[in-house]
Amino acid sequence: MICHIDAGNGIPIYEQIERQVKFAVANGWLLVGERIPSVRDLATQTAVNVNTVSRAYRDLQQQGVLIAIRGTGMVISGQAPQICKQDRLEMIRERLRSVLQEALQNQISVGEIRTLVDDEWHQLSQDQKTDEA
Amino acid sequence: MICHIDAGNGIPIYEQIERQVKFAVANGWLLVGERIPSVRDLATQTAVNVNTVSRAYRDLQQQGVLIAIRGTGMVISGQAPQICKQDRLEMIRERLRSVLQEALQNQISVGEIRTLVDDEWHQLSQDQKTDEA
Amino acid sequence: MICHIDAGNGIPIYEQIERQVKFAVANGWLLVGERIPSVRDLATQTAVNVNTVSRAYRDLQQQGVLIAIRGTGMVISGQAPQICKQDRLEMIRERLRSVLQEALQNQISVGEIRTLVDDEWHQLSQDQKTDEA
Amino acid sequence: MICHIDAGNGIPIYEQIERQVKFAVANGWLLVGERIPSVRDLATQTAVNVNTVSRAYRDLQQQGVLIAIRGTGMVISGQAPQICKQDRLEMIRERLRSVLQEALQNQISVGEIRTLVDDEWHQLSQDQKTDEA
DNA sequence: GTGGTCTAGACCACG
DNA sequence: GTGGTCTAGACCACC
Repeated sequence: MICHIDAGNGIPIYEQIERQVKFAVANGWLLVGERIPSVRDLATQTAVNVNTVSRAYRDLQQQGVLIAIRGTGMVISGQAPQICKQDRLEMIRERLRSVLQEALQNQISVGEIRTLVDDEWHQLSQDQKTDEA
Repeated sequence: MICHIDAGNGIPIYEQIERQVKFAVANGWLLVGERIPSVRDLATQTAVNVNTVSRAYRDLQQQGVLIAIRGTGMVISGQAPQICKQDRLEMIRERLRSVLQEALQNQISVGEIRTLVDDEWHQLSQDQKTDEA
Repeated sequence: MICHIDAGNGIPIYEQIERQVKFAVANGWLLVGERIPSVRDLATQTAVNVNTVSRAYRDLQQQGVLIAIRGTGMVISGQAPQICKQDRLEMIRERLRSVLQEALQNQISVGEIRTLVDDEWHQLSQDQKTDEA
Repeated sequence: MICHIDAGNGIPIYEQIERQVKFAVANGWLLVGERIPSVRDLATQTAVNVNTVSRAYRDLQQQGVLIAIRGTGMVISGQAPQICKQDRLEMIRERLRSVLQEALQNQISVGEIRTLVDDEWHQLSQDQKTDEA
């Protein structure tokens, strides 16, 4: 599993990890019963502290997405896909709503928003392709 | 000036205040030379701590949007409209980009995003009308 | 609020704190809306690390027992008494069941258990009085 | 010998095994000189890792309960009955005391405890009969 | 002052 | 090797 951490986007690191694991499950990149990287591995890979990864995993465990097996590691739970698929758009929707709310309250038009979305989407798509190349 | 505070959307309260003042200037709701509410009044009105409002005003002063006039309070500076109009879409754009980036990385399609935007925009518009009524 | 930590009884420190807060609420020692000690104060008082107390408080917040007020502290939630009273005997019952199960499986008689309970209860009561004196 | 493992009751698995061997000796279910199941057999039967069983046996050997005989396996030592009978009630007593201590500190009455004990004992007895049937 | 996040590093229990 | 707990100490945002 690949995990991108963006320090300074306002979202705590542990929450970024939680969201990305959930997206990965929702998109079928992580399957039921599959092991996820050990806390130490993911910490190394993302250059984040072990405890931070550990907290993310613990939260996911409480949410029923992960199951810890003593001395073995953590695996995706059976109910994880259901939970994560439900959350897939919701996670984005909530953040989006907050932005749109501010826009609407401050006299930005829906047309301006649509333009911003398409512009930014286009540019981010380009960036992504550049990164991959 | 009406100020909406949304605790728990991740943006610090003082920054929410700053943004709303800027939007108000950009939209012509606050004019050059006009007094803005006193720290104490805005704090009462928004149920926010005085220090928090104070910090927002201080930041705006540093950015050149507000000017303190002894014995009068703080007024909108002459350069404020220019600054704020430049920032009007940029403030939204930055937040939007962060959300879209997460969406793109996690296999959300542009179609899903457009649907979310239109759905949420529609619903927020309804809510706003309800609030006004 | 007084909090006794017993390192080495098998229960993690953060969980001991959570349980004692819940008991305190259930017994009416902590009232709805009342502030609980700050993480730093309780940490000092119990000679436990700040982060450990912090984790306990965070867990209690997730369970709906505590509410954090930014920059002010944490208070007992309105639903806390209900939650905690439900848990009051359950917390003891679960631990007790585990012990009794072992006893039953290993041919300890209910009479022996009753004797043990009364003996130990008597002795602990004495100890407690001695502590208070 | 039948061995019940309850993961998640807080007691390490290796210790649960040790305790059950001791109880079995104290109750005369295992006699002096009798072979106990091989590490591999017990591990299979209880669905526990071989190393975990191995550690339990090693501990029991250090305590003088088991003796390794080359080419034969491990057998109950001559002093085992004495050791284990001494410990029979003590092992339960210690766990019980910890629970009662928490109860007493938190204003649970001895009456509530007695009721809990009788309730749980009754229910566990029923469960045990059901299991046997 | 408050809680929240993060890092670094230690020890333990389990496999 | 795995996850879990705990400590110590730092910085931040908010009141």
